[in-house]
Amino acid sequence: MGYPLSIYPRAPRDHRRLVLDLIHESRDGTTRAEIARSLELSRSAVSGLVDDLLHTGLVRELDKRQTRAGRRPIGLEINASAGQIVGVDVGATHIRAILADIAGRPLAELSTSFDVRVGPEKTLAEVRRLVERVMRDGESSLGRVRSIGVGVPGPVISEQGMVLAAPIMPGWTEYPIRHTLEATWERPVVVHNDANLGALGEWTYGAGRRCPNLVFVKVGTGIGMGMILGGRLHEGQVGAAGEIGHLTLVENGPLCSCGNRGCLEALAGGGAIARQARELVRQGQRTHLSTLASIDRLSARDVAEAAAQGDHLAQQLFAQAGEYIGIALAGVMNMLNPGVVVIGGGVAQSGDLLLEPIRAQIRKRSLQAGVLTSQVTSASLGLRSSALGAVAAALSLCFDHVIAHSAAGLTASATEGR
Amino acid sequence: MGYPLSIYPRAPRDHRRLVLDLIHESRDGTTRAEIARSLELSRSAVSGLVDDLLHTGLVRELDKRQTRAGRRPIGLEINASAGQIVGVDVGATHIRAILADIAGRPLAELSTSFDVRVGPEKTLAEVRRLVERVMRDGESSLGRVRSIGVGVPGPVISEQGMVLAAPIMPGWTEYPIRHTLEATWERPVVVHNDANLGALGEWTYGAGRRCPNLVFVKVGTGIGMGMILGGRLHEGQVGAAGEIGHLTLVENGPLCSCGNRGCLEALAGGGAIARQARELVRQGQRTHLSTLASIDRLSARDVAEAAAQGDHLAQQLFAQAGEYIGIALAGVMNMLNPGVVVIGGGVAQSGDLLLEPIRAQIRKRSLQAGVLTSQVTSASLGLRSSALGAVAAALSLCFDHVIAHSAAGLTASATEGR
DNA sequence: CAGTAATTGTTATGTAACTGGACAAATCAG
DNA sequence: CTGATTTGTCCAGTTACATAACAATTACTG
Repeated sequence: MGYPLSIYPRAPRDHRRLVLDLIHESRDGTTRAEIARSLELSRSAVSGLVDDLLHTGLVRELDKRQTRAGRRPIGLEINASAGQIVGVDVGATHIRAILADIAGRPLAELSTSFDVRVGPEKTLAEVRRLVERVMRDGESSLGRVRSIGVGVPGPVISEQGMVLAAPIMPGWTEYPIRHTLEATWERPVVVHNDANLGALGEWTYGAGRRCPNLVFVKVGTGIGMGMILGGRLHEGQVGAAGEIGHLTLVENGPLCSCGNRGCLEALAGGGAIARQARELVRQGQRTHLSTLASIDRLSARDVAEAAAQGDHLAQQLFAQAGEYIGIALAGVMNMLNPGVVVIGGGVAQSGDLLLEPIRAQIRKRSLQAGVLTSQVTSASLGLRSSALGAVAAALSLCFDHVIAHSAAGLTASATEGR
Repeated sequence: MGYPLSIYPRAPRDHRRLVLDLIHESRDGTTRAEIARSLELSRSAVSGLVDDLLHTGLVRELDKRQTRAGRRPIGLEINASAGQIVGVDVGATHIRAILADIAGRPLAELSTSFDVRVGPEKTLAEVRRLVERVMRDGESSLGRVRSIGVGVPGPVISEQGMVLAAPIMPGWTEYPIRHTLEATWERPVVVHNDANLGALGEWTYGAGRRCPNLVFVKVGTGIGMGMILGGRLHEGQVGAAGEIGHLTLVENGPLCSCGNRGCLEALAGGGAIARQARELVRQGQRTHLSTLASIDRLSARDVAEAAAQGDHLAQQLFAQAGEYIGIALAGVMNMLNPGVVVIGGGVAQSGDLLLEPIRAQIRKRSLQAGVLTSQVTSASLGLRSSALGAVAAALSLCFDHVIAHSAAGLTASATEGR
């Protein structure tokens, strides 16, 4: 339990873990002296900590490194060959898996269409298949993978690794996701909400990196939100935070999958855009979309492509969706005053088409003070925000394990074998 | 900067401060063994820490304490005579000051009507006068007061102790509030947003005590919100979080002081209720309010009194305000999934009249998962939430100082004198 | 009522994790 | 080549803990 006014002048911490984080953060390596400065520790202390990390095999020394003056420092970096990580993003209509080395660099990536409503058993079987395949593609194997992160499109109690009660995930309630996967893979597994992982992914590798107050909005089939507040992921009391998709924006608006009417998701989600497009085509509106083979299977992606090719009606659909999202986000800005708002997910791939109306509504409806210090950008990781967030979460879990076990005298012998 | 996935199995901490907090938390005293259990430290370690605290004079031993079996433990409590604290709540239309002993128990209280729009100099002069008076009322003096907390009705960068840019506080922008007050009182001062302090007050002493995800809504002349998320006060990137009063709820609704139309504050704030009542009276609606002397000065308090006496029109005004607040809070529930929502401020003193419509709208518009695990209550500290939050903040500051200086070998000699 | 188990607080003793100072190694600027 | 600068290491001392043993005190049990 934290204390609401954290004025601890210099909080004491688990230094080994922090040193590992710093080495991981610095893409092109760091040095003992640099670490000592940023953690405000003595160089001698850092030397000892780094020695321990070198013994785990997770960290290695670089040959050389240029500098200004003085003795040539010894570079430090994560030993990429010390193991691998898998991140999985289970969306409502797709699954994506990324294999990365333990330094966080992607090695292979796969995605497939899928419907999460078939229930947990079939979905997790598909997840296992995809993870097998992505490991093969990356010329790896389970033996070299140290931990696995999984994102699912519903409220997750990450501590327990299960879904509480998701509207779009019937049958998942209290299914022990993490437990099941840990049993099959015999590796530490971390399960999170997909939007939360998107926030973590963009915070770690993407737009607004390391910004202590970051909001990530995943605009896909549905609309979800993940938040990093005060430098920490905010999951809410029971993991149900970020359910922005079911804000009521229009009284007696279109019916939503949650049973209510006029929800943001029913107005601006990918499903809503596709539905609106189908209706307009059926009404005989002039649009390129009419030329598509099967109007019944028209998807948000089709609308996006038409919009990119200049179709006016398709563009209007996106603009309207952006307006609704902007109205909701104006509220978010006023309430949370984030430093960065990142728009991701499938629908957001259309870029400014969606972003500009969002920005306009925020400017119009939010208080100046908050807006001036915030920026609204699209996800710099594209569709991979959540999957890379899963990598980041799994990486963090792996680091935790290494630190915990290195204290017991064990070195990283588990995954040495090639 | 925190790390978003805090899976540190047991975070290392400043133990002396935590022991002090635990002693402060336990109203009827605690013991060394209890502290050892809750901090997961050895009894011998706690003994040492407690010894240091006893030397500061801030903690004292109690004579006796009954127990189940075993040796009779020695009680520990905050030494209430070691000093005093003042908390000040500057609202838009009032100032309230509370003198408390260092254990957090109120000793004296005062409030006065005031208009914050007269600017910082005059307001701070009034604050100084009120603090003088409340100290006299409590038979105290500045010499015995260790620190002072002040809440102001605008976005505050608490680290700098100044207001960024408040709509209702012209002339306050970047005025060095904390600096000025520290210079006059020669005591540590902490400045926060008033709604944030309300959240802190209810978290510390009131409803939903110690709930790690608490939302406090201050419904007074305006409407503000304070949040404790993940056990810590969320202030946002530049202290502008919680500005819930200017969410747009009704397109082209009534004009708000912020320049937009249809803001929550313009629909459900105390000012809005009074305005609506005046309009209805002028229209000749049947209501007890018409009997009041001056209709031009009719206030929300008058409407509340009429409602309490059964006036139907007045009750309807409150019900409608509650509905609007409930709509906004339904969004808050979905987004933040708090454990407790506390409704405070002047207008909220009407209790269920306002609360029931709020609860109804939340039930109607929020997702089940979040609502079932949350409770919506009125502020158990009444109008004193913010002022007592200021006491809590000042207390925390005082504790920090004592801990920091006790390390340097100084004992608490500064305020020993009676 | 004696005996036993339970509980608290204190006392040594040992260990991990740091600081601070001294120092050698390595580099650059003149 | 010399001096200033920077890095990493080594060593002595300090702090903050744990662990274990112990004395003091209490409730319960037969």
